[in-house]
Amino acid sequence: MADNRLDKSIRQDIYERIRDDITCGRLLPGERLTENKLSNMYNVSRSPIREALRQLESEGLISFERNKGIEVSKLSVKQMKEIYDIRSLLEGYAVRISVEQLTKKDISALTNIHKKLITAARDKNIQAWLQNNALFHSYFRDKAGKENLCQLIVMLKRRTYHYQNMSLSYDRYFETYIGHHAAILEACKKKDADLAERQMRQHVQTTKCAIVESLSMNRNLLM
Amino acid sequence: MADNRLDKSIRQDIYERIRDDITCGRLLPGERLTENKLSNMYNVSRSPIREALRQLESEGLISFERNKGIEVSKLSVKQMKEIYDIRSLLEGYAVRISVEQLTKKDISALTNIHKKLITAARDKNIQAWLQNNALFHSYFRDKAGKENLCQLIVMLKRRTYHYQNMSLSYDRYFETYIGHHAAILEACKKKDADLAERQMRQHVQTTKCAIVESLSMNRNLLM
DNA sequence: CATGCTAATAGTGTATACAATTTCACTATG
DNA sequence: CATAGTGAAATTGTATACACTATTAGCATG
Repeated sequence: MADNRLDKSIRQDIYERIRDDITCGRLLPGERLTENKLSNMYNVSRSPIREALRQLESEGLISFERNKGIEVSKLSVKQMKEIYDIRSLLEGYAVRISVEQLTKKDISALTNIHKKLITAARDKNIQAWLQNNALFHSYFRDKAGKENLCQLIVMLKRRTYHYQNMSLSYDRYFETYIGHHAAILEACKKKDADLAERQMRQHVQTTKCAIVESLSMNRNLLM
Repeated sequence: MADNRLDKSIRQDIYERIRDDITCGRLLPGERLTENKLSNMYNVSRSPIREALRQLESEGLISFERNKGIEVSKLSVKQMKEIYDIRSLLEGYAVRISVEQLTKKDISALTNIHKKLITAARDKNIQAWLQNNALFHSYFRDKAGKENLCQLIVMLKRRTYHYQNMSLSYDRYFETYIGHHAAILEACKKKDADLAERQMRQHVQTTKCAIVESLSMNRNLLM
């Protein structure tokens, strides 16, 4: 018998598609969404669309205004900073917890990802960077074994994901980030949870600054 | 012209009612909800009900299982601890930020709330305690002026609110909590953000332990 | 009695119809 | 020409009908 989870509900499918369209930048901040348009676009009725939209609203990816409509959420610089500050706290905490869980195998897997990031930075291969950077960060999250913490971090990341991608083209901090990652890895090897937490916090803070800086060139995307 | 926000949508109304029914314990963890029952209960069709339920699901207050149904979320002890740990971080951070914003007026308002808490504890007036305790904590949140931080904390609080209330009847830590609050206030007066953050973290951690302890007497509510 | 089949029931998932509201273009009026 | 008003179109909000799935009770069969 086929796995039931494979034929997911239309609602769930639509939810994921719109969510990914937003995080990947196929739907841009401020863009107006109408239920009919989405309904035609995905060839389903408005019922599952509306339910998916409610979910996306709760997660902050879209904004409703009663009887008016829906738009992809825009973030102000203030909100952006706020979200990164919270991520800094939470990701730092996740690393702190994960440190004791990390085996030598984990460290070597992380080191491997780290090397791929160095290559990606050298080649200015943004796709490879994004992919491995996501892997690097999620490794700690997952190892922490805290489901709710994970969900929160992922949710917050989604809200800034597009902005982060946008800014990366202008970003000259690859080397800095690699330095941070190296420092985090080093702290993990030494099983120094305090240090690892501090380094991760610092890392996310730096990311925040870089993004705010580079987005000032693209003000139209910001609120 | 009447304020438009007054005649909110049915969906929003239902959302708030179910949410409050859960946080206030009129709907208990593990309780099964059917759309028809809710539909009859509130005399509206299933459409707004389902949308409200999606919202509640995103916030973790209820759990869906495809083609099966809905139930009010249960928390395991592990999850409970996890949520309190996150709250400890976030509320500590909120206090840290708010410290510089607090005027003398704010301090005196907080002191006033603090006094009411002392009275409530002396009289074993749980209602008064809950109310003023909520005021005390929200004061810092609000003063921090971070919208997203606020929302997160409130969301996390809702998920544990009922358990916290349950446990309070068995709780003998009023005096301890009052001591914590006093310490937090003291740190705020001294404008010592670091200290205030540490105290608040400690306070939430203590709450966590008290709740886990007292709920072990009511295992049936836990997962 | 145990087991497996079947039909009925209840509940969720989706589509559609209708109601209410907003928006916007067009017209009438000063 | 500016502006208020009016009505049609577009869009969201809600109700209802239908489809699909899961559960359960009852019956037949071994």
